[in-house]
Amino acid sequence: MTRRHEQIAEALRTAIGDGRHPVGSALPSEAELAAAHGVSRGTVRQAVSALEAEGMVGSRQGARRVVLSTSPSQSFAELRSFAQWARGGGHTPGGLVLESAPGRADGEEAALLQLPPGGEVLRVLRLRTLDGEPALLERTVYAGWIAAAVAQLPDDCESVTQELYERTGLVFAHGEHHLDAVAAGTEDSRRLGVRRGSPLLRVRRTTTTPEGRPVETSDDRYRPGSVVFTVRNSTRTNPLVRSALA
Amino acid sequence: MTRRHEQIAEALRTAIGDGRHPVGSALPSEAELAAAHGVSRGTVRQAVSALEAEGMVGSRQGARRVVLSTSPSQSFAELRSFAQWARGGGHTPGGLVLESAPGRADGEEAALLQLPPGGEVLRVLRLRTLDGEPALLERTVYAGWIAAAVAQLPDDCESVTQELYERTGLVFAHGEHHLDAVAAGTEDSRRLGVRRGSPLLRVRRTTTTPEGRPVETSDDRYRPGSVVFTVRNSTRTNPLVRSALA
DNA sequence: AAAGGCGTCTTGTCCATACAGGTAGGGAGT
DNA sequence: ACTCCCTACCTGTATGGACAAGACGCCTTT
Repeated sequence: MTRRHEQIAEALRTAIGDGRHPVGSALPSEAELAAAHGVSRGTVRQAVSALEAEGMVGSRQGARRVVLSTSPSQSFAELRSFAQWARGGGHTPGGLVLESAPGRADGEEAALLQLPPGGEVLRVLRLRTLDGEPALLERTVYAGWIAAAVAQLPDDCESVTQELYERTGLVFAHGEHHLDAVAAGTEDSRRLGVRRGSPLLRVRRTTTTPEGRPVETSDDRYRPGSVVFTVRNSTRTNPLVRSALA
Repeated sequence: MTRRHEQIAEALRTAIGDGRHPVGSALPSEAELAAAHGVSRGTVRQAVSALEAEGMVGSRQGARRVVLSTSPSQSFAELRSFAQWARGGGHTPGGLVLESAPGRADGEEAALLQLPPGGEVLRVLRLRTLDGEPALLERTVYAGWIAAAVAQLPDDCESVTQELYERTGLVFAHGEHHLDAVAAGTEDSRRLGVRRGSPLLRVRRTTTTPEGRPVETSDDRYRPGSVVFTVRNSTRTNPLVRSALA
């Protein structure tokens, strides 16, 4: 973290976090911050725009920036990796591969993974636990070009993300997540230890490399009461999209 | 939209949308775009950073930017307003106030709305329909200072957001959304026309003014199969947060 | 043919400056 | 006491320049 604008952003985050800038109060002006940190106004703007994207501060032209929230957003790394996220929150993650089988992509999978129809894929069913309790069931489809590396992972691998990075240098950089609710099916109920028909939060996601190449697509089903997803947005940054179905 | 950087961003969005820059292809370099539009590189960077925040392009230092998706993110306005969103997607929105009653904030509500404990609030139960079908049930709590304006709205008001803006100049600028799944309760099932225990997508949200003053907090329950929420993220912008419950 | 090194291109970071547009508070006038 | 206006301040937009860091293709070497 040698970049000045990140240092300043971090300084502001902690200042907000420990109450020096309470929720609802105004932040120092850009000119003051620039003078205080000995940088130009442009660098300060980079820093505060990061906080704005995280939903911690709001801004209006002409008025000073306002503190909206004391808690920073999660890092992307924590969202990508179940294990990293769990440990960050003081929980103990666990993982177990229940099934793993190569196959051929159907139309939808081929489109999501940008593969030719019938291209090779690896299907994995994985149960994730949180502090020993089943928390979610992952049905992941990996693109053929990464399948070999995934297949070599141990069955009880805690962090797939971490292992793949260490073994192949693969980095997950972008993701698209679709959230809705479904009733637990037979397999869901057995694996997660809930009654059939229980509401589950379903997250269908596709992850790509920094170059935009799709790596995996997954159907994750969360046990109710175990996890909540949060999105912050504002007029400037709006990542949350609501879509109607046919 | 007189700002140059927005014009350039819009030009790029349409260029990507109509296939001039297919998914996976590289965008012109900043220098080329700057020359083509007759602006400085800083202005081009503002434009592409908007697309990056929307998840349409990815970028890596040293390499040209890559097109990730052809569809732009929804505007914040569309997310705030059910009616605006529905019409944008070619659907017909409807709304009906089922109950409306003043009351006093309990502890949680007071905290969310930044009101003193026991402060005045207005509770509204509203059913929203999409093309005539019940789509979601909204249980909204408005802060006392805006309650009078809300109470005057007609029961079948289509767009609360729109009406409040026209009558009082109130603008919603920030929001925090928590998503999880719950089983339909007795009232939910009756109002939405689903069986008791059906899975519903629950979105608990709090909206604030540009100054960060909370306006309303709401518990919205979506009928399964009617709506999907989507979040795009990347290493740089990560609005989606996953939280474990106690 | 495969491996490594080098140079060029592109994005990331940072600076200094200028002006436009909006906010908010204080003072003058009613 | 109240309203209106005006001014100082702050953020948004845009320019232009400079250097650092990473990626990629080409060319040489092995």
